[in-house]
Amino acid sequence: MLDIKYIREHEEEVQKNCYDRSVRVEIKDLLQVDQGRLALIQEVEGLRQERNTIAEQMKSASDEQRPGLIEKGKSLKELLAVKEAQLAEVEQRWMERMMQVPNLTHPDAPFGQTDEENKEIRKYLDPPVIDQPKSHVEIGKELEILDFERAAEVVGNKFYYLKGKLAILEQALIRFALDEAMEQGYQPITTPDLARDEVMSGTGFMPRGNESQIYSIENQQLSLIATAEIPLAGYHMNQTLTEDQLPIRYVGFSHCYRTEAGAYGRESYGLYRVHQFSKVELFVFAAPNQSDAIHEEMLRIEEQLWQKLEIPYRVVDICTGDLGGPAYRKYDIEAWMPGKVTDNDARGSYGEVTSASNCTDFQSRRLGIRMKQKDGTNVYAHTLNGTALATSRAMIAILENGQRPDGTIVVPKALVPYTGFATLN
RNA sequence: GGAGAGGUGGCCGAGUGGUUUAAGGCAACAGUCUUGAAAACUGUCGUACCGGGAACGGUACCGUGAGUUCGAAUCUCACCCUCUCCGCCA
Repeated sequence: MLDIKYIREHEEEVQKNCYDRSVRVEIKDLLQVDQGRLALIQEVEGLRQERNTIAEQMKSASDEQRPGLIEKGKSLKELLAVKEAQLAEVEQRWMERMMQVPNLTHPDAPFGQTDEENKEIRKYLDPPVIDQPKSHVEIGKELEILDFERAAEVVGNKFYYLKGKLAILEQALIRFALDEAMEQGYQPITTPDLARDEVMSGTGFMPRGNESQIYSIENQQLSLIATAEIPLAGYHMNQTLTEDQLPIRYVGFSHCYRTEAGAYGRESYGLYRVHQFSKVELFVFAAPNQSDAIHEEMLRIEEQLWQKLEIPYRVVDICTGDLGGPAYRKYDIEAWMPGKVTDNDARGSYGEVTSASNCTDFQSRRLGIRMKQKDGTNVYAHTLNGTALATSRAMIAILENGQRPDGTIVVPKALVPYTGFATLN
């Protein structure tokens, strides 16, 4: 959520930012609601002041004065109830609009409408030449290490069983990513896989409603998390951190659950888009002047991971129109996936495997994550999140890039100490 | 899941309807004293929002939400959480 004062004082800039980010919100309309809200606040507070004055007078009132004061108090109460109801209604409309306004945008973020206009920053390694590459689904079936059919029987579409060496490979990936992040000063933390709906929405996810990507629990205000970002952001909610505590770096592990409603076709093939996966996530609470540097640090850690996995990738600077609501700036890493089908039905293309976002104070304002500065004043802390490693997509890249003509798969050297084997066969 | 107890400021803790602008203490910060430190003394010491150029004034917040009342930290209800005991259980 943005600061309403900032919106009031920079109406044009905020409106333009919404256009740039392909978000249709009328700031003029928001500010109109805001004005009505301010007027009502003043009215309600004035009535409350009167009420308090009368209550104060009652303390020392004589028996003759009391009935008159009580009458006055009663009528005030009725009027106040009406005004408070109006205010509550306006507050709700106000909040709905506030929630639609996206974060401001980093001045260096590339301008564009769709993901086509994301800017490639750099590439690592050339894609390997593989004769008749198989997809991870085909590989998984042949080696009997990945089973979608039985999962469909047990839970449904877009779930999977990992078997044998692939089950071990997943555990190896998790520990590998944790170790790499810990090496960079990140504190390991395993989070709950569920969170309260208010934490979901505070972090910028919609837990309920038609277009929700979140599984919610019936009869409880709880949902399955879509990413560890949610419980990690919540870890310091409603707290005031001190400036010298920051930055606080976490590397979290959790399962992630997504309904993926309406997502079908090529971009959903196999493990690429599933209802449940495991993810090691970087999350940092930072002072405002630290967040840009931390953002770069996160990207560097992510790149190192993929370099050690020896997977070709490219780094993409996400354009304005493709940034989500909370992100001020976002870098994705797209790994080469030899079996991934392209637009013209050929095989081999890049697929998103990580995403690092600087959310500045957009999440912390809703979640009440403050920082006490040296001078004693409070500001909102900045939050950043980045994928260290999502196991499902990492396994796609490893299976497809590691395939050899004889049908076996080479495990990246960096993982062998964790797996205990060098090939999948 | 059942029974009981409880949730008050950074921390401890008083407070069962209006003398509470949330007592008192601890911690923290500033000052006095001191060669320095400690002690002692004095002072400061929550957050958010509204109005105002500012000084300042106002409103809300005692787990959360609703209610009773002229008036609620205090009474009622629901929920959340913590502790003790019981049950179940990896």
